[in-house]
Amino acid sequence: MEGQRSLDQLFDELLIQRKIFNNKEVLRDHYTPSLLPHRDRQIDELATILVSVVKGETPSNIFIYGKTGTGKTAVTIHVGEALVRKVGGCCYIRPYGTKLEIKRPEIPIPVWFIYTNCEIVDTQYRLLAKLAEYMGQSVPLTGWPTDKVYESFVRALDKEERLVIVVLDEIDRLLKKGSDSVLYNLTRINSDLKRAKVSIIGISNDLNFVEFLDPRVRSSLGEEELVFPPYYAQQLVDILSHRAEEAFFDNALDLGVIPLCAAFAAQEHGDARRALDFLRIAGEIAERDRASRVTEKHVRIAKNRIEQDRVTEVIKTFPTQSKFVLFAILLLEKYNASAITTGETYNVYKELCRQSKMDILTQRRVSDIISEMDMMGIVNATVVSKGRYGRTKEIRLGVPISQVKNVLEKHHKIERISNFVPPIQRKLI
DNA sequence: TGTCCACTGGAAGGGAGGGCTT
DNA sequence: AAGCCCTCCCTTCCAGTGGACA
Repeated sequence: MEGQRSLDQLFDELLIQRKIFNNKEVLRDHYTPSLLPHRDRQIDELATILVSVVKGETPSNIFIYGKTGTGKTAVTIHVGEALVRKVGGCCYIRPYGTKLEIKRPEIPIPVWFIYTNCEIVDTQYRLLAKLAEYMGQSVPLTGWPTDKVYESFVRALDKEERLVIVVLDEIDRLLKKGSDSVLYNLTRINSDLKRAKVSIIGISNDLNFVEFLDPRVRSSLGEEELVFPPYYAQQLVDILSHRAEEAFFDNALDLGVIPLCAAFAAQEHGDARRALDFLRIAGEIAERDRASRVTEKHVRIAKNRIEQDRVTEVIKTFPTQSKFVLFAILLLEKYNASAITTGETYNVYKELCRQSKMDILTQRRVSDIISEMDMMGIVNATVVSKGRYGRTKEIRLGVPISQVKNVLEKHHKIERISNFVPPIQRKLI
């Protein structure tokens, strides 16, 4: 009898659980919704520029700015896909994924809409190889001279009459990797083509990116510019409400949940992607708690967890040398060094390497590693001048010391030296 | 006002590792 | 197998710098 009752309870609980998510996928990053609230103007503008395709003209190159999670990618894909459906042609939307082919014999020039994310395809060679692959030309991962890859891309592209719209998402990555010459080539590619035509849509969340471009690329890429402003809290509420209708069962959310997710995300420069993460994770936590509804408490837990997971994941993937540099900073912070500078970090780092019998990198390289960690938000490094005592970076951990410690000490080499005490000046207070 | 510190950060290049062509 | 090419991680070299101090 006892057993039967508990099984009964379990079923009750499991049934309650089902009352939270209806379709979780709707809240994920890669989901392109059918409706994009508060982006009508941008959709309009983009469609207006691209519509010249239908008239057989090459649309201008377009440059799209806006911070992360402002709908740049979603809008671009949305409009691109709709265009292909309307005009006929071919659509490659995801980096390695889905191809959509629409045949419309009455339209003479088909449109190819190709989406690439330059965070993944981040060098000149890889980008050209990827584009060539979309054109049905396979190129080895490495080995060919770049100009040969370019040529084979151009040849494959020019096989038939078509208009190819190449979307380069996170285009700033190419510049950071010093691969911007590919942009120069791509913006001038039409002069190498007889039958096909290419137009480029560059997407970036770095507003300063354009300043560092070759002026010729800048003027060509920026023929049309579109700006995506951040969403404010009320707009985020609309977006979340719209998605939540599909993602959750009725009454699965407390009233305050969506406004709280929106408010948190609005604090982080109106990032809709982040807002959706808050909502999804909060739902998952509620589900695991076997709660009947998602509450504000779940959202707060979700917010902390997202931040912690990000930090843990980033540190875990550091190479050993970067982990040692970070461990040196951690020790200096732990033992209250008066000010953590590059020089001081380097001294502790060297000692840690000696104890672990590791190769010691140069200070120049360590300085770069510190800058990289600063970019990722793991540490905060500011260049300060101490007058007569030189110029250096002043470094602080950007995340809780205990969290960094937990992740680092899982590394076997660091675990062995975890009791090391650095010889440093102590703070007076 | 000039000096000088402790670096910063750009540039060039080496070499290991991956993979291609001939 | 030899000769290339590309990428990544790193070193070496060095000009440049903000501001305390003499």
